[in-house]
Amino acid sequence: MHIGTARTALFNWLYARHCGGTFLLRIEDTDRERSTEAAVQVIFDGLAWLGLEADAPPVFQFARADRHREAVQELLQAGRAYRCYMTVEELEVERQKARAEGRAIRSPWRDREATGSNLPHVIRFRGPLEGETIVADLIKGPVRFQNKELDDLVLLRSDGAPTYNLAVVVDDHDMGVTHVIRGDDHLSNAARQSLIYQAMGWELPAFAHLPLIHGPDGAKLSKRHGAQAVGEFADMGYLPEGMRNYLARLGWGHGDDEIFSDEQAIAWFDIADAVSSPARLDWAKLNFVNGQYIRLADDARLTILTRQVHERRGLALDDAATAALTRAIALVKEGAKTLIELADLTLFVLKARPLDLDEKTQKLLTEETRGRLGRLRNHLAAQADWSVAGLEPAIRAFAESEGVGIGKFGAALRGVLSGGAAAPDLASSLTALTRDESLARIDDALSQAQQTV
RNA sequence: GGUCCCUUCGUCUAUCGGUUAGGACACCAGAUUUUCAAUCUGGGAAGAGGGGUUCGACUCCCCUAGGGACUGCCA
Repeated sequence: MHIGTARTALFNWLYARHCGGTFLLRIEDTDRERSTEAAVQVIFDGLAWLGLEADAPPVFQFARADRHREAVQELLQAGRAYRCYMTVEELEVERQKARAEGRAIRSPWRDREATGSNLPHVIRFRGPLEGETIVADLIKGPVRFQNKELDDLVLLRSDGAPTYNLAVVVDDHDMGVTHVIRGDDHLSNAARQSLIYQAMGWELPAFAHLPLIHGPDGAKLSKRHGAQAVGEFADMGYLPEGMRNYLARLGWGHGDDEIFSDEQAIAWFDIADAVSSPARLDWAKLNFVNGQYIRLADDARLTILTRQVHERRGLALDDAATAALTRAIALVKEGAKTLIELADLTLFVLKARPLDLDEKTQKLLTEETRGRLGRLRNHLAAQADWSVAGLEPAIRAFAESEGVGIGKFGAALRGVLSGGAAAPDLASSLTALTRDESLARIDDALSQAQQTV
């Protein structure tokens, strides 16, 4: 599920909620080869992850093929459709000619009486050759198309299967769709589809065509830009609510508001305010927005999500480790942009004792520093207030009593506590680890360093 | 090639004929800090170009340039 598709779904969802309407999901699976069960599942998963559940069970387009064929019969009888016996080879020749002459392709069968032949044929829509069709787009305003530029689209394939362009019109009508909010790439289809609505004598829905999302370089978003599928963003540690907020701001704005709740977005959103130019995906801003939501998220939920990241990396956590993880999350989540960063920043509490000392820390553990760490250890053992607020002044006072800056031995202590992994400030690291664990890690390191010497 | 869409700081956007063109991310500087991040303060940064319309255009119209979509018996 492309992130652009997700944004389109979000705008549909917001607008439906805003209007008190219904957000419908239809799986357009008329192309049987592409619509595998797995592909459809990806859509369901993507929407579920984003929290954009439809208000009614999904409609599968292919299952409605009989109804689509019924509509085609109506068009045939009304003279608004015809059988076209062009072979693919003939079509290709016509396509080349039409392109060279700068016109739409035309079938010679358009003006012939149906032969009743059993030869393979498709059924095409008989569109008007004169006049114009105006798509009253809610975002772009009126867009005019000359009818002669619009080719007669295929309604039924030679195997009798309905095409997308026919099926959407019939389904949208039958489902009572009032607003069609979709990607820019469908704008010209809107004109052709409008003609089918008219031929069927049906009322047109309102159309809104959203520009596509581009990569940071302005080109169409693709794999090489880092990610393009919703699942990839989930794997990269983004929160669904962060994604919703960021995506909402991509192609839509409400004054100076940047971080807002779903309720606010729903109250403010109007599809007419959607921006008509394409937007580029900006990783830095996505990270910032997601970071805001990590900060807002509650620790219990972050623990579950972060544990999943650790487990995906092959690190199983028991109850004690999970408790340590929660403590660490509370202390580091302010600085984390993604769940991946949160996992990295909390890894140090999950390390098994005794920790391997990294080279940098080993070098820092000079005889002088070892002595100092030993004395600090005793201070810590006697420290009454084992909180960040209590430990900070305690460490400071210790450094002062030793006549050194914290930096002098702080780096060594950090290394000893974290085993060289990323870790927050000293006081936070200490509280995340608990007193026993902290003291044990210092003891381990001191004896290890002794042996190395 | 044809048809259509788009064009405000590097990026996302506000403005809907009269503003010192606002905000956010990013960036730079300073403060803070045991490192990084975070946080706080300050700063630089924009109406693609050219014509009109108007007392007055970022806002309306035209042209040019650039970007994009469509041009399928795909959706």
